[in-house]
Amino acid sequence: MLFVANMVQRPRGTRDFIPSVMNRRLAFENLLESKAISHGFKRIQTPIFESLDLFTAKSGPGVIKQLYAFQDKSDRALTLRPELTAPVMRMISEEMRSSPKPLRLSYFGQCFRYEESKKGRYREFFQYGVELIGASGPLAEAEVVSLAIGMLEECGLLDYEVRIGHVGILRDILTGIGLSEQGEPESPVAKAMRYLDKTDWDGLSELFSGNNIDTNFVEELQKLSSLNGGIETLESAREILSRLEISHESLDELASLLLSLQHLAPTPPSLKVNLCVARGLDYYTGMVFEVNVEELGGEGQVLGGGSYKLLHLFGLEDLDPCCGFGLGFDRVLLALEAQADRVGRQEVVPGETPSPSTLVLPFKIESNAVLSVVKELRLAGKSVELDLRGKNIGKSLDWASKNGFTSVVIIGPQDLDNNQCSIKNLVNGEQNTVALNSSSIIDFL
RNA sequence: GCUGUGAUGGUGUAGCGGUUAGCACGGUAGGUUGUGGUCCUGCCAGCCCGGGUUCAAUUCCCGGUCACGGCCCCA
Repeated sequence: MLFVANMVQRPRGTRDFIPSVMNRRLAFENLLESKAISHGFKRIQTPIFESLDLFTAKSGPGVIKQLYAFQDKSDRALTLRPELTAPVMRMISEEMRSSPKPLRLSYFGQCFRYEESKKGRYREFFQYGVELIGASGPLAEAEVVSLAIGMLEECGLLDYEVRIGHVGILRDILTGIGLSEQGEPESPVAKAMRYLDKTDWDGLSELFSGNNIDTNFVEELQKLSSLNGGIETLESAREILSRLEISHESLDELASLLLSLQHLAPTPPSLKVNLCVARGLDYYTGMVFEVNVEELGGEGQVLGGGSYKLLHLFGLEDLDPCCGFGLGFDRVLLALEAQADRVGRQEVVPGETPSPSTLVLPFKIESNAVLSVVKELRLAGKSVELDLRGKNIGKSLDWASKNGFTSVVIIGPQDLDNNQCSIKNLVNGEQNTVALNSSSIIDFL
């Protein structure tokens, strides 16, 4: 042996998917894809690697330490993609400038981040996402959020919580009380949002006094942060904004979105308005939302998105803001598996059970005598495997059963003489003798 | 980035400073010349990697790798 076992292992944070696992993943992808199509989203694909500049432009030079970046043989600075929104924006600016707007785009693929791998966090992970480009406002946002909820409902996810906020509201408040949006590497407003996202009141208080802002405002923000409920919480928020003499415009937008959502989306197990959801990213400009699942502990966020401005980076500021979300494919699957286990559900992903399949078993005959039947069954769309082991019937049935076949077509010497075959249904054990031709066989599969 | 726990055939496990490293599942070949989800038999296949202590290490110690947790972070 040239390679000793275990000498070469798969890299840390990556996974192999054997057929049984891949079957489930494919079922899940197909489910998401058909849901996206039902909302008018069209699938696209971008390269696995991109110019390093694409991501530093979006997220600053700090991201490089989390990237699988490399030089190619012509010294181009490239990187495996760490996310899919920026590549989609890039693609729009290169390929779809003159396409009629709005665009509804969906994508699925692996992304790469160099960070500690653990359950629910991999160095190679898969994301399904959508972007709605060239339309903005509450109705467009409702379209996007309703698709997200529709997907989670369709795959049977339980006990998830949707949290919706609006960074415009926070931003209005923070600038309204005198914090600056200018400053490198992080503006006081951005810092404050981070503190709010983490509910770090001491940090926020310190930041305020450092910027000569009345720390009494912290109290009002605490009130805002503690609002945590359905659409009715907006009334309390409205009062706080009035006291602070802040515009209600963003709040009205959010209210409008929530109203549309009630009509457009299935009702999720829990939907909470939380005005301090900041998503930690400074390109979000409007509505932001995220979905969490208890089962996954620290890595419980399974979906996140919102309205953002990125196309100005490509000279397409007239298309900003856009709205989209990314769904953590691996995390949702982990949650579904944990929940299926908990509630004793057989199917983890709806529709994952393989379609019927047939083993054709020539027994002590010249196989050539049945090959044309195999061909015709396949042409008719049946999933047919030809036995290649040549064992006795008992062993073959055992093997077929272990490999998930739903039926076996047995053709022995006597069958050939009588131009017939035996079709055994492995699920219920029934057996029938039928004429040895594809149309007769199909009736029994 | 910090920190804790762990690693025995493909899977799940037992065990020990000196063992032919045990068991179950699995895979494979038979036991039956046409009927499985029973049984029996044979075979396949393992102590994560590197160093140290020791007469002797799979076992004890150190480092690495990988996995699983808890913080930090998460474009």
